[in-house]
Amino acid sequence: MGLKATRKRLQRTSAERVRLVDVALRADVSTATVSRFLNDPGKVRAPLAERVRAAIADLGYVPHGAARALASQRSHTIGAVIPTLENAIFARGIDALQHRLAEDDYTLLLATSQYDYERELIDVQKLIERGIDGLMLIGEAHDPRLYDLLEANELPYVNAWVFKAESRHPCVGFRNRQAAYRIASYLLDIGHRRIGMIGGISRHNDRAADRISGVRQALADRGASLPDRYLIERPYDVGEGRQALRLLLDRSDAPTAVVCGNDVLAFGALFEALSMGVAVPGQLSIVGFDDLDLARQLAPPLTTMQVPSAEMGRRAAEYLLDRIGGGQPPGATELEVNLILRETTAPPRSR
Amino acid sequence: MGLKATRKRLQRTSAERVRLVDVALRADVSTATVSRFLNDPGKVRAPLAERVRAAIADLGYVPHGAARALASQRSHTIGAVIPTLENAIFARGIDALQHRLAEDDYTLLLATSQYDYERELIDVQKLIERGIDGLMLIGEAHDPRLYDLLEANELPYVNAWVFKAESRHPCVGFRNRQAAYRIASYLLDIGHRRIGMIGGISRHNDRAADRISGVRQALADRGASLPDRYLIERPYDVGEGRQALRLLLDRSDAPTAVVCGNDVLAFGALFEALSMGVAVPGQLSIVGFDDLDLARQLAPPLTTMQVPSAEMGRRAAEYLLDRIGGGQPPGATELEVNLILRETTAPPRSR
DNA sequence: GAGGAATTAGTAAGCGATTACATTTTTCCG
DNA sequence: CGGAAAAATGTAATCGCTTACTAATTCCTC
Repeated sequence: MGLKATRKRLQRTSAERVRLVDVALRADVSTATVSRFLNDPGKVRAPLAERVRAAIADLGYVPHGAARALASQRSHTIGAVIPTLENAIFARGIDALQHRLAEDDYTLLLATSQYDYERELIDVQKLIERGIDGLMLIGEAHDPRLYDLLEANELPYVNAWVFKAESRHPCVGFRNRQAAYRIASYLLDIGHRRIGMIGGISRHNDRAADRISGVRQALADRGASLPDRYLIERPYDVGEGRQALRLLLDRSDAPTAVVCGNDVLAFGALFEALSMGVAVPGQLSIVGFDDLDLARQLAPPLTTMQVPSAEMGRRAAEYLLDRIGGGQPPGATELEVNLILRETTAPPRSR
Repeated sequence: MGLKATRKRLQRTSAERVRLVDVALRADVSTATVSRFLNDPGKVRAPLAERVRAAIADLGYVPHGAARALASQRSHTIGAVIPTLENAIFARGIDALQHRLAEDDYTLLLATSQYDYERELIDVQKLIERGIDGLMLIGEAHDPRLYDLLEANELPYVNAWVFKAESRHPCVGFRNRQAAYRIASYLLDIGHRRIGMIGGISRHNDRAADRISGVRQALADRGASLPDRYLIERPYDVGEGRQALRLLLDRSDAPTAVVCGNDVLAFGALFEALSMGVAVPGQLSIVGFDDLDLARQLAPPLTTMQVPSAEMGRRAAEYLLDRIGGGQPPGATELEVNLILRETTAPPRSR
């Protein structure tokens, strides 16, 4: 009987898809057994399992993801919306996320929002339509409708690149504000008083805003301040960093140290200083943020805040996987950042 | 009647999913009409369309991607397997790919293979299971079983970052070999004879191999050559570039010019030369490949081969979209590269 | 080795859309 | 204004799998 059925299947034209039922027929078992073999091999005993395995191999069967997702109400797919891939640091985090997901047989759906809440919202909506089982976002500030969506769909999600203990949103990351505070404090410690900042565009970017606010706070706490003329917000781009530095230095009371919102801006600042003939760190100290590979290769190597990007990607994946599996992982996990002192910082030249 | 049904639906608990039939019931039309409204609005006339639109809005209906994919045998999803995201140049291509796809309502499924054919094969298999409608790969050299898989599934695919007119595989990119040939020719033109190369690891990377072979050919064509001791293959990493340059220069007959497999290696070579006190381009010329943003910001700015990464991403997307739509786009599209002459190259110091 | 619990396997009802085909409505012309 | 062609809408089968429920085995224990 099984044989006859098998014969019939064999007559299919090669173009036709091999379905689970074909496997079942050939192995002479029920579809349920094949399905179990696929999803929970422990549940089917050796002899049957072997027949199924062989049938799958013979037929070259490939499960149909959509059918599977529809029947099980689980897509084995995770979404991520990040501002951009151009920033190497997100790229690394995404890489780590993807690899951790792959270990558990999850696939990554990716979208980039270009630091635009509106696009982010649309992207998320589309990802939800695609049936993602979980979602990673960058930062904690998003369109409120985005959070509504997540809630309405009871979708596991996590905000990466930020840590806010008091937040009602799960997150995995570090305290941007505190990290920036630490940078400024360090500069104050070694004697700087006129400290400028080249920050990222803070609108639609809470990390950038937090970093600025951290520097401002540190200065305020020590009786200094961050006047408007010392703060320049620029897109993350080397050329922008160069221009910004020029603006900062083009005044009589130029700062003696500059905190940059990320390494890309810092690279620009450093290059510009060098090409203006400003000695770094002799006449000007520069600090970056991220610790890109390149930071330690430059001449002089860049002092910067090291950020655990791969770790965040991995942890984000683990958080989501755990949630999906029904777990109750800790809602907020804080990761360490490290101020890496290299050679772009020194006490200000004594006057 | 429609009313009664609606009532019934309204009793659902909020957690239950709103389905297409719910929309149909509320709008008092058939499910087919709602489906048509969603997929081809032109097919349903104003009054009904309006009712459907309203029903969707009222109910907050979100289509179920898996169900859709199962019924239509189309997932509206494209896969991409790239070696790594760490390389900024792929990141940019992927960004462009994704944006072009988004315009046509396609979502990107991403995997990274770490320059490993085996992983690439597995990734592709998984993507196929996920039901991708098309696939972008990097390079033309892949596990033969990978091509078998693509064929067996009749899956539209395209190899990016390479152009081979004679290939039976669709591609969108540039001629790596020829581009490298051009770099070496340029160096020969300005008088260099001892030309070294710091290439990427050529195993499992046909672009890296082609670039090496292009340089070798150029030298051979002009009566020079690329002896083994002048060729160093290294992973794409700044630190590796540094080490490699040191090896190259650590000999009495050191090359007067170095071609690098990509900009990252070139950055390393440049930094190392500078820190060794070797004047660039005075004593040593260096050429990169990719033209990363940073290349023109360095001091001295890097001479390098500009690669149209965003363009490749976009074209790859368009190729796939076209194929999926039943089109017969040209099987191979060649994009331009440009040798950008900056300040790391000059004629060799006359002896 | 009997009897009941625990495991393993099978049957068949969905999962939520799309779409071929049938039916109704509209449009167009003479 | 009648009737045929075209367009719009509806009915219901189908996509390929999972899983609740049921039936059959196997495993213990005494």
